[in-house]
Order: sequence, then structure tokens, then C-alpha cells
Amino acid sequence: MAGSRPTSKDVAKRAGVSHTAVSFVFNGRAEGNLSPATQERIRAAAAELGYRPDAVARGLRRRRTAVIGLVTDHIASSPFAGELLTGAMETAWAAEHLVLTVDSGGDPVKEAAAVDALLDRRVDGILYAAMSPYRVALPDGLGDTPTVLANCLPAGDDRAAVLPDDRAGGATATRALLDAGHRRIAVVGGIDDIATAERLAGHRDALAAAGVAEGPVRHAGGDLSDGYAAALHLLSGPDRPTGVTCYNDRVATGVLQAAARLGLSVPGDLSVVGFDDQRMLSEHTAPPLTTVALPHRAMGEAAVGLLLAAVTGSTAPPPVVRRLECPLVVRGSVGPAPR
Amino acid sequence: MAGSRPTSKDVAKRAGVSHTAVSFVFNGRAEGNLSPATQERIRAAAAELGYRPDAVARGLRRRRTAVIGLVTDHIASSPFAGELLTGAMETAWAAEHLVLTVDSGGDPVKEAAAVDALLDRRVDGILYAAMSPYRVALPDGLGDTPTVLANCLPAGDDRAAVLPDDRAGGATATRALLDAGHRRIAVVGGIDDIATAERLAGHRDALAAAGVAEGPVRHAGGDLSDGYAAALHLLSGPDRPTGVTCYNDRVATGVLQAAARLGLSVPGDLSVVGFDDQRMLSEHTAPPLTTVALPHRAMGEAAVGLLLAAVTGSTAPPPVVRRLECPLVVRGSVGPAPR
DNA sequence: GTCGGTGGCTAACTCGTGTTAGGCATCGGA
DNA sequence: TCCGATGCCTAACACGAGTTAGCCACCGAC
Repeated sequence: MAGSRPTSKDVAKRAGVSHTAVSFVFNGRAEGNLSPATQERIRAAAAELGYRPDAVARGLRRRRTAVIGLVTDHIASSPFAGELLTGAMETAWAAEHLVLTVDSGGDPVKEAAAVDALLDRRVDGILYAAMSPYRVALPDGLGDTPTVLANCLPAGDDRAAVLPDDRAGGATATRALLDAGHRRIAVVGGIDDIATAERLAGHRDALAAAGVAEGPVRHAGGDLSDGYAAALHLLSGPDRPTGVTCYNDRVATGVLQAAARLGLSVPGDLSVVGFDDQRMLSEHTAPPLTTVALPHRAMGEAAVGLLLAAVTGSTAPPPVVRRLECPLVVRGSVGPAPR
Repeated sequence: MAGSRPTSKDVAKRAGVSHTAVSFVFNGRAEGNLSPATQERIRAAAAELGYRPDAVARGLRRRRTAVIGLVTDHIASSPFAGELLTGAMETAWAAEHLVLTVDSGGDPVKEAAAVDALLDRRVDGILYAAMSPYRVALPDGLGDTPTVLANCLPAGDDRAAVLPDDRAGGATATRALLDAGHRRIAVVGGIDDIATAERLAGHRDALAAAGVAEGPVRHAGGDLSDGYAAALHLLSGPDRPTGVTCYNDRVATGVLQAAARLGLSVPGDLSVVGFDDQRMLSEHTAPPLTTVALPHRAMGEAAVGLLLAAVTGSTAPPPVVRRLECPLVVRGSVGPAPR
């Protein structure tokens, strides 16, 4: 007896009406069809029994499950995925939707199987999140299921996508240094990467807007040791820069260590700006890192927002790329230019 | 035409049989009921149409959705949650189940609503994961839905739970130092916490087993600065310890910084063992941290394993607490005892 | 020739809801 | 008195499967 949920029929019996009447009450069709007294009786009966409509049966009939599917290539490896997932879950929740997540681990076969499994469950839309912003071939079979990509681009430009605005972010990083009075600004780290190119372009945008000449650029890789090595070189030469923007926080941490090694104080002698806001790192360096945050949470929110709009409007999301702002997180590694 | 999935009726029509026959094929009831020739015709028709049974309709009839619900209090804040989620998703996937996740953000009201939303979707079981291992009052209403707690304990001992074996983990940390020949071993960090007490007990277990006298214990808190301060004190006194086990990796990082400040080399003069394996930290300290890992992924796997067993056996998971091993992750911060 | 059994298949019901067409009063007006 | 309109409600079907009971033809045995 404890095990079985009450159905709309139970409620109907208790209120002395048909189950149709119960359905009306729970779907806003009561007004004009059911007398206020009857509505009240039904509501009371439902409350007493603790009735809640069965979402599975409802999904079958309505052909909407109020569930959106999320397939990603690496959820555990980075806190970013967690942020994106949180953003997605929260906007979904606000619209009374839930999120069904599958991690493909980057395996295309599993990825296709994951999409199939989600479609079998009749999810209302699919959010496809990648960890690296490359172009991505979606498994086919999703047909006209509303689909939005997050942090990656569709192979053909036929799907909606949500991405960080790397170019503007690059400009933001550099502007943080310019605003503090720096004029000799270097760029350290980076790989053969769309993001690297975009951020560098943003860097140049900011320099140009301020009428400042370009400094040295060292695309040395994306790891702590890369930042360390490049900075050691860069900072021991003549005419050393007073500010450095980095490809990411790992590289920036390497730069901080190199500065410490060379006896340069940060931010006294040198200012450093990171990228990504990898908080486990950026909050714990000495000094804590001023950095440009990737909008992972916002991407999750925006992507689900697009999906929900498509679902309620029963139209595919417009296949445009939306770029989201990368906000500056001010901590302690930027100070006024020395001298 | 592209938009609508084929149903079992479409397959039936194409194969010239009833939809019941199709259902038989997809549920292992074909043998003995359908001639091999008919089976083959059905299979062929299904393949040509790309038919896959609708999981929503199937869930309604079978009263099993092949979805398990996961409610957690903080998914984004730590990489641990991601690990747990990954473990859960993987074992679920291996059994052809998916995971429906809700983050309550620690709000008990939302938590209850989340459980209701999951039950509405008729999830086959619920995995309740917390970030801190305190006792937890489950929202009622889950009745006899199979439920397993991960990383926390039920308020009454009426539910199954999966936890790290903190005591054994504490012993593992200390044993790593004992095995390297250390005899003066300190404990740094910790809060008023079950985990702290358990790990300390394990520490003493290991010392007792090796017949080594207890060293200083500083329950100084759980942050980097706490570790730094405590270690500065501890290491500058006379008769300083040669090995330290820490409450967590943040504390351990503080200890490393204190050692550097005092001119002690790690692991030459001092060996340090962390706890948690917070990789973003432990992999990037100098030297990289030898630490005891919390079995988050294993907890996710074990919890879902228990749930699946309960679901297929249609019996509640036995309300016992299962403690999972915390493995030692060897990196570079432990060396032979000096002298 | 009838009876019982068996292999091969389907009609008809079920799960719990949403939805459409229509029934049955009652009421006002001619 | 009869007619149409209106207010209130329900019967019956649909969604897409899984499941039970049973039909029908064929076979062998008596």
C-alpha cells in the first residue's frame, strides 16, 4: 500500500468525478469546464492523497518529457564541466525540466550510442558539450531534435552553438594591464589552437585601441613548466615586460614561479594575468591570480535557454553562434606599472 | 516523415505480423513462440526502419525506466562530485541505465522537491550524494524506492550507504611514512569532524602496529594557511618530525610552503603525505604530493551497483554501511627518513 | 473419426495520463 | 410546449509499448 502512488483515478473516485475532471484541474482546463466547487473537491482529494501526475505517462501522451539530454566528452576531468552542468541544470530546473547526462569519454561510438539512448527516452532537446572548442561532427540520428552545442562548433554551420568570446576575453586580459599603466606587455603560452589565435587577436585589439606597441609573444605550450621556461627567458633579458598575459592559469602559475625564482615581486615588479579561472589554482597561488574567467556556467544556462525556447516554440534553435563574455576576476597579481 | 520514429506497429506491418510478435522479438520471448523464419523477417524489418523501442512507453508498461536519479548538494564546487558522477554514470551505462541529476545546492526545500521530481519520473532508484560525510536526513516520500547514500550517513540506520574508509586511509598515510623508515611522525590539520577523528584513529592503528610512539598532533583547521602556520611552528622547534601526514592536500601544500620557507627540502629533510588527492593541487606542488585518494569514483560505482542489484532483485538495498578503500597515490613528497 | 497436444501466431487488455466529441440537465425565450 | 443555448461533466480513444489468454491448424494416437 505504501508502495503505490495514487493515480488520477484514485483522486477521481475520492472526489466523486471522472479522471478526466482531475486531468482538467492539473492542466489548466478547469476554468469554464468545471464548477468552482468541483475544482475545490478535486484539489482537496488530490492533496489528501498526495497525488502528483506520473511524468512517464504524461510524457507518453504529451510527447514531451520535460527532460533535456546532455552529452559531454569529459565530465570528471575538469571543474569546468561541473560548472557547465550546474548552469544547465539550474535553468532547466527553473523551467521544471531535468537533465539526463551521459559522458561519452570522447569515444565517438559511445557518443552515438548515448544520443540514441537519449532519443529513446524522448528527451525534449540535446545539449552537446565539449571540452575543447574544435569543430565537432554530431552523431546523426538526432534529426530535428532541438540541439545546441556548448563550447564547440558544429561541423556544418547548421546547429546553434554557445561559445566563450575568446577574442573579447583576450582584449579584457590585456586591458587589465593597460588600465594599470603597463606599456610593455608580453603574451606567454598557447598552442596551435583556435582559442590561442582568438585571444591573441583580442590582445592586439586592445593594444591598438590604446595605441600601444606590441610586445613579445611566446606561444610556448599550455603547461605550468612551459610558462616557467618561457618566463625565465623573457624576464631575464633586457627591456623586460612589466606585464604578462597568459594562455591559461597553469602557464600563469609557471610565470609566477619564474618571477619568484628571479627575485621579482608580483605585482610589485611584474603583473600577471591568467586565463580560465581554474580556481583550484588561481585562488591558491601567491599572490592569488587575477585572471579572465571562461563562462562555463553561463554557457550551460544559455544553451538550455535556447533549447527551452525551441521546445516551447516547437521550432529548431536558430543555427547561430552565440559568444559569451569572459569576465575579469580581479585578485592580487596585477598592480600599477613600476616606475 | 523524418520527424517521427517508427513504432512496433510499423515494423509489424512491414514484416506482415502483429505488433505482439515484434514485442516478443525485442523481449527475448521469441524462442518457442515464433518460428525462426518469422523472427528473421521481423529483425530485418526493424533494422530497415531503424526501429528502437520507445523507452517512455516501455517504462510506463514495465514500471521500470532504466533511469536512476542522483541528487547531490554541490556538484560544481569540487572535482570530487564529478568523479562520483562519472563512476555512477559508467556503471549505470554498463547496465543500460542513465542518470538523471539534480543539484539541490544544499537547500533542503529544493532537495525534497528534487526527490519528488525524480519520483514523478519514476526513476528506478535514487543515489543521494553529499559533499561532507555528516549524517543526513533524507526527504521523506521516497518510501520503498531503492536508495543509497554516498559519502554520507543516514540519520536513522535504515538505508544503505557508501563511504570512504577514513580510518584505513589514515593508517595508509602513516604507513607510507613508516615504510620509508620515519619514526617521528606528526599530524597536521583537521577540524571537528568525523573524518578527522577516523583518520587520527587510523594513524594510531598504524603506529601501534609498528610499535612506534605517537608524535605531535595539530588539529589546526583545513586550509592552506592553517597548514602553513602549524608547520612553521612544528618544524622550527627542537626534535622536529621527519614525516607529516596532513588532513588534506590544501593543508599539505601549506606544509610544503612552510618547509620551503624554513629551508627544509622535501622529501630530503621532510616527507609529507596529503589526503583527498585534489589533483589540481597535488599534481602541481613542488614536489608533487604523495597523498591518499578519496574513492569518489568508486563510491559512485558501488552505489549504483547496489541500486541496480536492488532494482533487478526488486528488493531494498540492505541498510549497511560499506567502506571503500582510500588508495595511496605515490608522487614525490615522501622519501627515506633522513639519517 | 475423434481427441488431445503442440507449434505459431494474434486479439485484447494494461500501464496513467491527455484530449476530443458528445451527453445530459437546466434555463430562457418564443 | 418545444427549441436552442449554456454549463458541467464523462465516455472513449490515443500515446507505444508489454503481457495474457486463447485461437487455429496440424499432427499423431487410439
